[in-house]
Amino acid sequence: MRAKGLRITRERRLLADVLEDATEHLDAETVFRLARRRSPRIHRSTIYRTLNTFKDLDLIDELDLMHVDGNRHYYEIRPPVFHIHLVCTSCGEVQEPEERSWKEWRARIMKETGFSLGTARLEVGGLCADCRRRARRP
Amino acid sequence: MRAKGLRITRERRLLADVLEDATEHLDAETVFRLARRRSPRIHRSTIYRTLNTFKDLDLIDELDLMHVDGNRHYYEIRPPVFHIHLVCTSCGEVQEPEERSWKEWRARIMKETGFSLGTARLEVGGLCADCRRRARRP
DNA sequence: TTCAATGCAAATCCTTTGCATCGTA
DNA sequence: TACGATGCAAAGGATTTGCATTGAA
Repeated sequence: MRAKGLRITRERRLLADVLEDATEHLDAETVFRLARRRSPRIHRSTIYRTLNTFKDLDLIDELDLMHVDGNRHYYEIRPPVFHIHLVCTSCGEVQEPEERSWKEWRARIMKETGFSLGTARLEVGGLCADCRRRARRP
Repeated sequence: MRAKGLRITRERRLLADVLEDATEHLDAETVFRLARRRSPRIHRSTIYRTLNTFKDLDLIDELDLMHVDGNRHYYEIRPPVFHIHLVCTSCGEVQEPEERSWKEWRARIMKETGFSLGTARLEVGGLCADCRRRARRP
């Protein structure tokens, strides 16, 4: 961060903390609400600017989770390994199963297409076990 | 469509044609421009309403292609098989390599998580072969 | 004839931007 | 001290909505 002439401010530290502490995926508005609890003067535009900065630095990933909740974007600290977002289109639950075969898959796709692969985002819509049960007996 | 009490209108037919004829992924504004050529009085809100209707009926898929072009959404006629969108984050090219192992993958994930899987969207950002060459020799 | 769909305009939601001020390096 | 970041207000773009009218069944 310092390498690029960017400054480490109170707000950036704060937002990094909010994202670190999150136990689920947060949209910009939620990040704002959580940040405001710790520092009431923080402004929405700072949230958007900072999220964009973090994204440009590849520190976070931007998701949309199958648009289950409209067009909101969700953010998470860039995970060390590729992973999958399994979104229940009924209740909105998100699971993240492990993807064991990602490495081989990646190699094959690179060979087939000539692309060098960076960020990947796999979002799958479906019904979680609970919602399937509920659907059977309404 | 008729089964759900929905009507088959001139506009819906028109938009289905536009989507059928598309050779690349279209965003709402592009669908609007193409539709207006064939029927100048069609309104933007009809585009949005109809795209949502088609989406609800699982006739089309909504994509965002790694947000390469901001927050636009792209639409495509729901393809019969799972497929991958490989997006060049430099020039915006989109490739759609075949995914041979989708069936096994799907079965394993369903077993591991209890989800029943519906729509899947795998979007991978990277550099296409051309942009990699350009990056090497600026 | 009926009720869903359209066109239109206005509203809404999310996000970005210009500018004066603040504060990190 | 210098210049990057913030707060604020205002603009911007994409999408949705209320309502009168149109048109498919």
